[in-house]
Amino acid sequence: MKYEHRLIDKKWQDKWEEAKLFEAKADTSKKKFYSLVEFPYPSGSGMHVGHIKAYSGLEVVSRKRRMEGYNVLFPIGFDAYGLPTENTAIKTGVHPRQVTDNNIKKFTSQLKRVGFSFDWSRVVDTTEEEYYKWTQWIFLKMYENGLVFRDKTLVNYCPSCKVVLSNEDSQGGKCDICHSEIVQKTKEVWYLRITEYADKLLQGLEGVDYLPNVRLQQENWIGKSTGAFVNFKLNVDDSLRIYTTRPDTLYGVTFMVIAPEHPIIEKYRDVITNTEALDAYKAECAKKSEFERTQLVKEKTGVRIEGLSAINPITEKEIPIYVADYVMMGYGTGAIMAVPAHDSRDYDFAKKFGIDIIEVIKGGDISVEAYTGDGEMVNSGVLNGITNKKDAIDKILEFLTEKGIGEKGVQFKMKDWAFNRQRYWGEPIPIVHCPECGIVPVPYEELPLRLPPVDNFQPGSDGESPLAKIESFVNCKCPKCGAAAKRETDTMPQWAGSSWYFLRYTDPKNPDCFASKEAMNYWLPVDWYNGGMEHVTRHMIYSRFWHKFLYDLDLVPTSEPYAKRTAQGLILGSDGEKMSKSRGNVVDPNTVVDESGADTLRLYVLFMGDYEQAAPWNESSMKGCRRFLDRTAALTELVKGEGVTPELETLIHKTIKKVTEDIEAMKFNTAIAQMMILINAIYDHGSLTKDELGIFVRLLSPFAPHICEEIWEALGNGGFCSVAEWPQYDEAKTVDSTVEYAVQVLGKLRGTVIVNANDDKDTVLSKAKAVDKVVPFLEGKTIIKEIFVPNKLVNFVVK
RNA sequence: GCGGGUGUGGCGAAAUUGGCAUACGCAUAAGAUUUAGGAUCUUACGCUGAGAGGCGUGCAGGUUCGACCCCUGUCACCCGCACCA
Repeated sequence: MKYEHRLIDKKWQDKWEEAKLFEAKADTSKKKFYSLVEFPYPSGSGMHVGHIKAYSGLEVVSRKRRMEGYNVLFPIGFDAYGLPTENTAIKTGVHPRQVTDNNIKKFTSQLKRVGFSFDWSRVVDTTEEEYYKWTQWIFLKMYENGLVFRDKTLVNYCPSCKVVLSNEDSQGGKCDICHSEIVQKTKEVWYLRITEYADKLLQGLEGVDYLPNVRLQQENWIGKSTGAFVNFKLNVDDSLRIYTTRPDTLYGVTFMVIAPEHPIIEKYRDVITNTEALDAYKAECAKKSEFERTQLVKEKTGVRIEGLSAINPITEKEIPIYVADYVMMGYGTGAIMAVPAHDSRDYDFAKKFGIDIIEVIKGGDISVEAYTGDGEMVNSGVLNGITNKKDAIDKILEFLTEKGIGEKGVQFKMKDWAFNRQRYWGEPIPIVHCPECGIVPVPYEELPLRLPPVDNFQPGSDGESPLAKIESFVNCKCPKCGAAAKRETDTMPQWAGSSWYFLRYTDPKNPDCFASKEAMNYWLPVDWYNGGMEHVTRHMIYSRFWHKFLYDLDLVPTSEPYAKRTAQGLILGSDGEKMSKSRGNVVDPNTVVDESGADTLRLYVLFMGDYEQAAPWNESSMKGCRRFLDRTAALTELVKGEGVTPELETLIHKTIKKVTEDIEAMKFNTAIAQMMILINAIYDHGSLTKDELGIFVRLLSPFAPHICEEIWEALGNGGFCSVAEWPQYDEAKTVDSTVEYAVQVLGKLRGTVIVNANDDKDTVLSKAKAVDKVVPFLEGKTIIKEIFVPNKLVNFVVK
């Protein structure tokens, strides 16, 4: 047989679809397996081969699971709300709905041409009314439970996209979408109180099987720290509250620092004598971008507050208060106690401003730099003599609590989720602003709150959503009192719809709830979730948060959505750079499918290297995969009555074992290599039986299903190879009857010897000693030690 | 600065976790076949050496009968986070 991909790709894709072969049916008599890949954002440029790699991993696992008899749910959908589509609409004048529909059509056809075994009957599209109705519903539930609030604070703002962004969307001080520099702006926005779940999100990581660096990144992002809150009395009748992780250094506090935006400056304007200088400094800081504020400025800046001072609660000494931008309003209380002797930032600041530096921990040289290590406590009253940091902290906490000065506290780096976007293409936030009643949620029965059609998607110049211009949408009656009221015109961020899509897959058409209890009880949790590392501190955190919220309401059956999480590495362009339209190094899967076939593409993206590692695309390297499939097709001509040799039979069992195990470990490259070894050996031998070829194609079928179906059919087997039984291996038959030992003298390889597998140690040793190439190295020497590693090697230590 | 990772032929990469380094694939070379190109098949393919052998997993040491793997130091690159108190 010849591998004619143009004929067989289409042929089998049609047959699978006709037979509804990959449609999942809840069948409680069977063991379920829910494998999930991150649904794509349907962008205008279509998919590139990176998407194919991202889906191919669990595609292979899912196909293997079906063959192992599992009831598999392997769904796909589209995360279609978001800025790029809206920007395309602005540029081209085509409505986002139209843009989205076109893109989804394009993505669907690309995915189908690769032959993925998705359940196409369960496709979800986050922009469909029947879907976003439930996104809004969950939002209202959160509102009802106090997890939604409005606040006017400093927010991340992208001047180019004209939107407020969450912390997660502005990592590295850059806009996640356009990579522009983020600025800080004071604005009133909607927040989701994700910090309420910070501890649960952290603890939940204990019980799931995430890739170690996925877990670590989430832990770092949540950023839990334990320390203490301490109140410092002021020279007015008030106190300044700080957070510290080092309450043990309290005796070394010689000044305090507050963030430029700290409210205490406004509060005591009449007491402070240098308000002009402070205002000027604050204005200067506000001008600095995040980048300048955090990366460039090594030199500490600040201004002393005149007229306002604090008392160190434990030494009772009066200490000055400074304003400096190395303290952030967004973390802790926006104020710190400064211990220059034992904190390098405070040290730099104290040096520059000529403030006292008092050593309270021995071990360093504070005339040179801050000492941050451990040591004996000195100059520290009740703490003197303690040599252990933990003991010192325990003791001082006890002391602070007793005196009512402070108490133990916990802080997180994670911030609440800024949730509204001043844009059109997103879920409308179901909230009404009533002049009488204030903020009123839209009643559940009025959902979905539909996104109205508009002609102009350009955001307003003052950062208003395009929806603000649609009077028929804005003007409404208050659901509570009936008075004339106005709707919220901002929309939800891109991450809203993807925060619960895996739930909808279990019951995608349900009109009465986001998914039925029965469906979720059967399918959840997601057994295996694969996606990109870039989503670990965004989508993954957000969706775990939503899921845990729903769990607390007893609306979902599991506390964690995903039992296992892995991540694939990028496919780089052939130039070794990240694939991007602007670089022109993008590879379109359709081109590859046209020229070389879907199976070749599938095989190559998994063969090119470690699945978790980035690897550059290499056109000619792919030829090896094509050649392998050509040879696979041609195996049909070697089918003869007689079976293979015992050696080859052992190799078949070894191959079944290795492919079976390697797929589970996502070591697809070595699984494929093993099948190549087997096919090479079969060609050397010159023939095989029908049954043996049947084993081979079943092993290969998760990777290259089209050609395997074709061969399966040609062999006269009934049914589909895609759901045929996964081959079993016999452990006993994976062992060769003879073993080759390496023979070393003094650790150096001198020869090899083939012995019977059941030869005992002494037999092997004496055979090894007789090896021609070994004899000269043993002659005239005394063997003082014989090392014997079963099935591997022998080593003679001689003198 | 903190955290994580990587470093192996001309290239993509393997190595059962301390046991024959370079499996598998690409590229290259020679040969066979072919009118020719292509495709296919065979053989070779770490460096060095005529050979026996010697040397080889970023670099320098160490432990061990034996190290890509463990330890100490060091260099380079990649990815996160970043004045987090």
